[in-house]
Amino acid sequence: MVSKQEQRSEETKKSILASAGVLFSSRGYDAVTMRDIAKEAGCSHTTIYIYFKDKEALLHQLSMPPILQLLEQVDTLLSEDSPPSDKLQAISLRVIEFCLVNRNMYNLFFTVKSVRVDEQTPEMAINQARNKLFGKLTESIQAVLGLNSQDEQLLLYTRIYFFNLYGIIATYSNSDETVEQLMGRLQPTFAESFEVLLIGIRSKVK
Amino acid sequence: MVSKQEQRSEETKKSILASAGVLFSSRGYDAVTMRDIAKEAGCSHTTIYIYFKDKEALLHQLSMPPILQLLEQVDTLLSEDSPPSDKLQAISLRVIEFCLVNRNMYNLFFTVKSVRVDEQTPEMAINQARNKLFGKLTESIQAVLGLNSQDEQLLLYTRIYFFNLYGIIATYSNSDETVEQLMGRLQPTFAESFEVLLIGIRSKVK
Amino acid sequence: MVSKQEQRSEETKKSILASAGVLFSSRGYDAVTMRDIAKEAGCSHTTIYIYFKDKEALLHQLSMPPILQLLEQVDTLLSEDSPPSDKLQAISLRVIEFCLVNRNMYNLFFTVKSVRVDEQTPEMAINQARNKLFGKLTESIQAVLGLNSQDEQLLLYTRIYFFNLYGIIATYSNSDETVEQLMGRLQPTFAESFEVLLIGIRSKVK
Amino acid sequence: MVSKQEQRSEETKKSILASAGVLFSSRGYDAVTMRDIAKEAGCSHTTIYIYFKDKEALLHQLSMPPILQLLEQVDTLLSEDSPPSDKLQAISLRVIEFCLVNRNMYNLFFTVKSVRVDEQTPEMAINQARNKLFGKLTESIQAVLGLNSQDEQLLLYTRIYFFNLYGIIATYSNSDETVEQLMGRLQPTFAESFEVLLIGIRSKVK
DNA sequence: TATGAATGAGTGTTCATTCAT
DNA sequence: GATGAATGAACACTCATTCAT
Repeated sequence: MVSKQEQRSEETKKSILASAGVLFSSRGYDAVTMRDIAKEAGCSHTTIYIYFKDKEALLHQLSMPPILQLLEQVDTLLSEDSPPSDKLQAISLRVIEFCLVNRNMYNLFFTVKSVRVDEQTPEMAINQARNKLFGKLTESIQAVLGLNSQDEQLLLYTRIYFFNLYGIIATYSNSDETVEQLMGRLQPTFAESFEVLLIGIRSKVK
Repeated sequence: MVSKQEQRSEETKKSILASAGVLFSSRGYDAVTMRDIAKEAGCSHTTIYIYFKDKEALLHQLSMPPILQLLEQVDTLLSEDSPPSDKLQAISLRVIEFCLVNRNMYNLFFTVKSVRVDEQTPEMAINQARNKLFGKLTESIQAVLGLNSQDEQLLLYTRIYFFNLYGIIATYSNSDETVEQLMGRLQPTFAESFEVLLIGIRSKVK
Repeated sequence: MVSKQEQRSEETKKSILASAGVLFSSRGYDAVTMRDIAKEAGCSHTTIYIYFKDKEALLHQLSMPPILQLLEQVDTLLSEDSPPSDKLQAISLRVIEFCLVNRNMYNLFFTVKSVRVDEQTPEMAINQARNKLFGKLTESIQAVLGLNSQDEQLLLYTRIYFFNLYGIIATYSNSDETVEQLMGRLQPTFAESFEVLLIGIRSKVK
Repeated sequence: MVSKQEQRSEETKKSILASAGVLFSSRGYDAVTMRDIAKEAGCSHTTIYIYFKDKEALLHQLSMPPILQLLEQVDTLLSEDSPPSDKLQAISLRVIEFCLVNRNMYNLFFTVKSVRVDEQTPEMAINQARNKLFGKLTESIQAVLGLNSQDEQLLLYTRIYFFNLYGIIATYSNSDETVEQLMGRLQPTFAESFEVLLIGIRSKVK
């Protein structure tokens, strides 16, 4: 059983994390101050330092859990018993949804940025997760195209596939609509984009 | 006739603008200080305020000329006597190059960002320019696909075309390579991406 | 009879005091935080406030026991049946050792520092102890020189003797060596300094 | 001719330096804040950063000029045509006066403290100056005692001489009296301390 | 008795901006 | 027109201390 204190503490921490998430997403990491986060979370800015080492720690704690969850979901989708192209489609949509839910935070995942050599642990973790995600997507594309993993064409068309994916995310990451609205309205568009792209690619691969 | 003073004055202003452009592009808007710009421009940081209301004004004045130049170049390309698909390809590559040259400044073009109600003029101007650019690209795509401008399919595939375009830009806008290096290395990749995409789209449009 | 609770309580207090002593001595008063002390003492930092009004109170409580112990030892040395000059030598070396063991804490003994008018008790106590120590040393010097306690020369040469003593302490109070190392290495030097000084003084006194 | 602006600027800088000097001396470097200095100097705390890189720079600018001046004066005294013992006496008194004028700042000269390896320039400069001073004093003592520079006795008695010197400085560096008052009142005492010490030492050296 | 939670005051430092010249 | 001087607001972060439990 958890005491009332522990409960309150947990609430405060969650509130800080949630506030930081909202603010980082809407205004960007640099533009958000610790006091902004505190005000949003309804506590003193010093309280944040009780739960998080510094501003950067906040950012990382904020980004690891969702990305790990995403990886798990991708794994689940990959292990399903369905045509490779269906899997790729599902994974792609899932990645899009994930990035839109985490809005501008996705920059954290997809840009290398500030990888300090001396204290590598947190960035390394994200780097690893990101590389894993890329690997899984590549794997899925490979299965769809029926290419050998050494084939130069695989790299080329994976890149191009990523352009489409990243373009979708970048286009709508600044939207004011909710993710539900966006996905509801545009999922067919996204699906179509992958479909036509794969048609084009297949015409080249063979 | 312009006096010598006016001439010197104009030179200073241009120097400030040029310096700000270089610095904003290479280090990002936030990371550049007014003193940095002044040092680069060879004047005092207070001098900047004679010509520009504040730092943001600098950014806006800075973004109009290149975007206008881009529009002009796109117009030139459009008016050339060559196959529509060649034109679209050329325009697309030109837009990519433009966005990479202006790096993180391109956010200014493609995101709405901080539209203050009281003094809308500069944002409006950029909005107009951007809309024009989108219009021209759409027009070019329309010509390639041979679609009616009212056709729902036009909107759909233009959107998808933009995904690819925007994805390329977003992918490489944080790169440390020079634009020359990037374009030299990846232009074939970019071209291939547009080609396969159009193949796929055409197979649907008929 | 003391209850178990009282016993535990006393232990905690002693632990805090001991930890603070170690830390103040090794890192200096200002550089040590209440949390540092608490961690070292194995309790919460708030617990410290149960036993001590504030950080400064800790410092004062910390300085009394050793200085009282020193006074006692000096008394023992004084009461021994040996030549006065041997006694003075022994006392001097003991004082040096004491000051080096308590390192930068010795400032507390030898400087007046922040005597608040409202709550004078702790400073008063230290003042008294210090004055007693000075008195005993003067007494010992007097015995060595065979001077009358009213003699002006006594004050003069006592002062000079203190210069030497204080100079030794000040010189080595910032050293990184342990007290054992320092005393082992330099005790002959210290002894020689007192010896030549007394030779010089005696040549003047008669 | 200097403009009014330059004059004001110079005044501000001097005022900051003077205020920092007073405060560092009376309360110690760490206990003084940039805002304290600014208030004392009658300017904003940010103004300090116009003239000095950071707090440490202030400290070093504050300490170099006087120590260089001291070195010069010691050189002058050394080059005079008078008995070695008179020179040593004069130099010793000069060093005492210097340290009392610069009160607790002398800690900066005489303690090694915080010599960072990476950015050595400022500390190095002070280190050099201090070593020069020590060298000159040793040289002077050597001349008085007529010892060979390799003689072990020279090191021993130089050390002891320094104890006396440093003891005097440490004793009066916290005094509230002005330097004039102190020197006027105690110069005979200081002179006597050196005299008896040298008598004692000479009796050993030969 | 003891503690985790929380905070206000304060640290050095930076920066866009204003003002007097 | 141009600039050096100056500043207030803000930044991330720390710490001694208080409060509710």
